Amino acid sequence: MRETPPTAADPWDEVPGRLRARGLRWTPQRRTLLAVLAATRGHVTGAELVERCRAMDPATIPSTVYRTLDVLEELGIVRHAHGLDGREEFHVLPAADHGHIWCSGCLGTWDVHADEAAALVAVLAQRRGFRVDLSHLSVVGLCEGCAGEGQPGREAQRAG
Amino acid sequence: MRETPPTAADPWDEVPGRLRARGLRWTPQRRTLLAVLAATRGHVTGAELVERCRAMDPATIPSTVYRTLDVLEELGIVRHAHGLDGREEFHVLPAADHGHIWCSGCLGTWDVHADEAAALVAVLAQRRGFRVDLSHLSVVGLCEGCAGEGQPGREAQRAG
DNA sequence: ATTAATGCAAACGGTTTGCACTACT
DNA sequence: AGTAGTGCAAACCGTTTGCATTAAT
Repeated sequence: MRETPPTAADPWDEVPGRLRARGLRWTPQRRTLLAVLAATRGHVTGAELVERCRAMDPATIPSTVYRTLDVLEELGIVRHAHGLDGREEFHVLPAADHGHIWCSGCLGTWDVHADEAAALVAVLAQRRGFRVDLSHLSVVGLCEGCAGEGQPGREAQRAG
Repeated sequence: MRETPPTAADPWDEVPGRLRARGLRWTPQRRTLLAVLAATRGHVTGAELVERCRAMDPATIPSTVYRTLDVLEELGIVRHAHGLDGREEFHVLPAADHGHIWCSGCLGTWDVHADEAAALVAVLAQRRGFRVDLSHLSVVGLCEGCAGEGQPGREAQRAG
């Protein structure tokens, strides 16, 4: 997952050009968000991104961040899914296509890799002609550690 | 498997007793919600349940509905997951254990049956000791009809 | 000069909470 | 009588929107 990017050495370097190619603009605020995204591994909530942007630039305004996320999603640079609590979870596209596992006991999360989901994807494609968006896949359950202990109820998901 | 049902013919008939057994109470408001749930197939959002209760009893108060849903979830009578837009999706337990497929193009939803997810469940169990909660599974992608047409972006999920 | 993007503030929508009151047991 | 549950209203939190202003092109 590290070699031979299509055009630029760092995919992030393309972004300003891609924006301008659409008549959109490259602003300091977008620069901040892109810097945050570039430093992000895995998934982040919208609110988290706002917070991290604010750390870089205290003048960050939420609406600007969300509006830019919309644009970036149209450009195919980020995608969003939903976490256990229903909040928006963004993740950066360049990463391999994968979904997420959520433990409703400890709230931990891990990636579901394409090969693990392959059978499900294949079955749904054959039986229903359904094309799974792996990046949006959320599998909830109990991790090995939590599976042993008591039944987690709704409250477990609210803790934290 | 036909004779002597554990306690009641209709599982809903047990509810008042199960509540009282815990020192909880059977109220008209809970009666309304249970009636709505009993008439519900598939999944419903919390807001939808509030609305349907209000149809039966215009005096319905949202907080009462949500509080009762919490109780019912503790009793194992409903479970919740999250839909495409992140809202709470409740569904009634007695139904077979299944997840949901969401088409991000047309916003349609279908069930993912246990056998379709079996391979995924097995892989995650073997490789990670993870116990999948099928009722919480959300698979997003494009249905057969939508897969042919143009790329759906974030906006497709906002439409409607 | 255009017009996309920003800042701000207010709205939104679903959900939650505090508290005094009601009513189930 | 005792206490779970209700109604109400206000708070909450993440996200969205309208609009006048700013700034990238």
